[in-house]
Amino acid sequence: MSSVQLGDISPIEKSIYLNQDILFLAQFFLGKFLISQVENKVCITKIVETEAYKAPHDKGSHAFDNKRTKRTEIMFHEGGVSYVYLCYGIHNMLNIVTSVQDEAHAILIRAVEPLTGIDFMKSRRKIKPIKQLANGPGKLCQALGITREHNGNPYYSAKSLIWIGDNKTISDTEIIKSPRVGIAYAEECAHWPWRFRIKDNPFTSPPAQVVYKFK
DNA sequence: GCGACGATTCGCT
DNA sequence: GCGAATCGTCGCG
Repeated sequence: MSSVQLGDISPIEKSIYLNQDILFLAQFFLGKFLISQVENKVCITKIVETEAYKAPHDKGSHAFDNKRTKRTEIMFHEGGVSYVYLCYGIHNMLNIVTSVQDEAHAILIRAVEPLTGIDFMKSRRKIKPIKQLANGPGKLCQALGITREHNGNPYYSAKSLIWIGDNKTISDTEIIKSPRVGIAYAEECAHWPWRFRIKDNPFTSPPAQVVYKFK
């Protein structure tokens, strides 16, 4: 059985989230624990894939050009809270807001590896194969019961419904860097290698490669 | 008020 | 590989 236990995990402290280097943080969070306690169902997972979204200059970011709207407002919050939004009217997407107040940096969690609470995740997803439970941004939210109601959730407290626990850092040589997924509209920004995956981890999301045509 | 669209997923051809 | 699902958000006026 799984050797991971909730009592052995400590939250990553708030100060880490204030780091203004989002490319560092997006890689730092690889391998860390993402814990959901939604509906009193404890699920422990490991983050295996992330993407960085860095306003104001990133055309792929919802907060491009520091656009402040009701939806993006949480991205301007001080780092350490969640940004959850609905995509295509169906799927919730989970982000980690980072950096200092008024600097809208967000890290999209694209895939996690299920460790405990797997039966809860199977039940929410209505599928059996463990590899497909959370290998995509919409899938992991469904598996962990995460919705827009959890927007603004603090990650640095073990009392939160969703929080992030410390674990050993993945070395640079074990990280695959490639262009981000689903943002062809972002023009030159679409090519930036801001998608990060743990090498050889079977729980990362498709597509294996993203190819954007030049305009 | 209205229309267009999306940081995706799934099922079917 | 392709298209539908499905609805909150945003820009326009």
